[in-house]
Amino acid sequence: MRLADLSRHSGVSTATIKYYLREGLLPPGRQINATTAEYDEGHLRRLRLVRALIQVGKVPVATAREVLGHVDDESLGRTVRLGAALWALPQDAEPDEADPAVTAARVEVDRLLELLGWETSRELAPLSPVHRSLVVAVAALRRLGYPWDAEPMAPYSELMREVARRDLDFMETHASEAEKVEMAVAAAVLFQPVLRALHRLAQEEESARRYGIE
Amino acid sequence: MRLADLSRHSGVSTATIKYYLREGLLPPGRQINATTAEYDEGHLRRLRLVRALIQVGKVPVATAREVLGHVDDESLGRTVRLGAALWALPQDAEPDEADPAVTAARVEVDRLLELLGWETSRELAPLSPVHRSLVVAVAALRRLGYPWDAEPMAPYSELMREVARRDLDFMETHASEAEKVEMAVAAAVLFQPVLRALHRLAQEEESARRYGIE
DNA sequence: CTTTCTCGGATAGCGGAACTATCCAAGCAG
DNA sequence: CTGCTTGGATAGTTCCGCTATCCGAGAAAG
Repeated sequence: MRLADLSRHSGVSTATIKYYLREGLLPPGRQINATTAEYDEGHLRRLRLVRALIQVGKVPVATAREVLGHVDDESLGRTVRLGAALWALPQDAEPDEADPAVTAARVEVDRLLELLGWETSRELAPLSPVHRSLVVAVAALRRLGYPWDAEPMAPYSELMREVARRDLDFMETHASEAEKVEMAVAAAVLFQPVLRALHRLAQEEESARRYGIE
Repeated sequence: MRLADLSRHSGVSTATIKYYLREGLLPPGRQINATTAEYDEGHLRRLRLVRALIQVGKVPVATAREVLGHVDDESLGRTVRLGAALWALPQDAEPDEADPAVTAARVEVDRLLELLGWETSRELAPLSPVHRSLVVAVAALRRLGYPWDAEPMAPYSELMREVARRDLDFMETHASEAEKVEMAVAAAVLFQPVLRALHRLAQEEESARRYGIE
């Protein structure tokens, strides 16, 4: 499969594929001679993942490179590899520690984790990018004057935990060992829009039931 | 309160505030004379909402303008206004109808809605931007080779419905009538990162429990 | 009253991100 | 041999969210 074929099968322009090659999102093809390189199914699959990350997941190219680097790092065990890949994902705004809303938010988030008994998250809390994202979001809500206390959030968290259990069950039953890390990344990134859409649809549905369509 | 004061209270530079005024995200202040304009608490509140939408919610400026336009449209009743505002939010990629994965995804999504008995969503389905986002996301997953059938998604959807119920309960108990529309927008946009972060934290927690930290 | 400072509006420019268009020399196909 | 295609390099384009600069009108200080 040559570059043009890769382009035809994926629907991505050759110029863009070249860009991804340059950026290291796609491993180079097997060089046959000075003007021809051979690509395989693996390249096609990776290309589709890249597109999904960037277009559906809105992941910046630099972040995608980092994530894929972890996915490919065969020197690591599965759990660590998965953790590293997910760890690299978020890339949200950094919390401004000088802002009192941020400090307050951090306290409240920690209280929530204690309430839930999520020991792992509490231990890793200060380091985890996900934890930081949560703090930033909570701080934004509070700055806007919306209350956000640990107690009312506990049931939300339990619901998301239920969702996470299903994610992992799904992963275990469907993915081959080799694909699990890739699948986890796809789940984290591509399931997000699905969940968000379901959430909004549920809001519309529930709102229509309660108040009518008018 | 003059522009400089608005800047000081919000932490947003005067240049950026001017930009928002130009873009119609912020209503102009009351003009005192040719060189001075007076702003009030409402402006400060709106400015914080704008910042939250753009920085935390990553909403494009043009979309934010549209959403806020609906929020401010006093000619509409609350339900309609809320619907219009939320309707304007997403702005995801358009589905490519020529793609067979998109067609298949649409069928599967409709089947899910039927399974759940979400009649409202089914009726509005072809029009709703949220529905389209869901189709796009599902199509991306399937193109990557991940199975996505209506049946296993039903429990996820029920969970999100439970989340939506809590959203609306929360909105009813906490917000004054005037703030409800604004709060709904904030909830849709700012709760998203919170939910996402909780989801990821739950994944980390659950994964650590099942497989250990290694 | 004059001088200096500050205000707000207009305009042009900047920097990053994701592509995209052009050029080029090497090869392969007829 | 000739003309078309290939993959790599490089520079350019577009969009977006600001940001820096200029300007004339007024407020503030002496």
